[in-house]
Amino acid sequence: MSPIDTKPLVTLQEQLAGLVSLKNQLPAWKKIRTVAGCDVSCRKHGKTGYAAIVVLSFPDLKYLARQTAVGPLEFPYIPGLLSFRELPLLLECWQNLEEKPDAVICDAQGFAHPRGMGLASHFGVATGAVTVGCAKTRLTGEFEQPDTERGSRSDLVLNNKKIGEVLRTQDGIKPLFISPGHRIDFRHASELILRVTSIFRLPEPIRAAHRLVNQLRMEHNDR
DNA sequence: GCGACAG
DNA sequence: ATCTTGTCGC
Repeated sequence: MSPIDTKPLVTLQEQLAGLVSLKNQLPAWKKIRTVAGCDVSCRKHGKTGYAAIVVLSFPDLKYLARQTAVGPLEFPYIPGLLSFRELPLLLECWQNLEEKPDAVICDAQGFAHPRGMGLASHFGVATGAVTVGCAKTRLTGEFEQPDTERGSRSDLVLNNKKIGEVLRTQDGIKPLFISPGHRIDFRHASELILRVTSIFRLPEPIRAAHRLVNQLRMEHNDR
């Protein structure tokens, strides 16, 4: 087992972080037509990854298009280096999408990362898309529990700097960790998540992508 | 050295 | 993330 030299990857992340834009470039709400969700799944000890990007209409959230990719996950899961594991398959999905969505929501952190380079940000810089990081649990940063009502939020802070928001998407349920991926600001990132979340904890685009990758994995026959 | 640690 | 059974609460 040759251990992985993470040093150059960390350096690369630090350089890529300089390319991230936190200025909002999301179209006006009335002009947004599509929002996509992406996800990757794999078997417990398998190297095969199943990725998908699902595009939904906005604001009605109806299925419009999808693209999938299946292939080996060459890189292991290392906290802080998730994009090196999942990005390749997601980029394959992205390039095969005929019509690029107005925004992409990733099932991971964006700016809320030790070096401001979570998967959502890396995906954004690599594609030029407007992206948002939407994680179910915290990677880094400190926060106070937001109020119990849907829409309540609190700041996620790292080294006295805001890196994201802890957002309650339904009354009384565990909040999500939202952060800009690329070309969007904190306020619009959380607002977009709320607008594409119906009656469940997770945004519909993420749910759609999650269902698809799991279906893909179950239909696949190897391990 | 110890604890934390997206998916 | 995945695996995995029952179980607690509304």
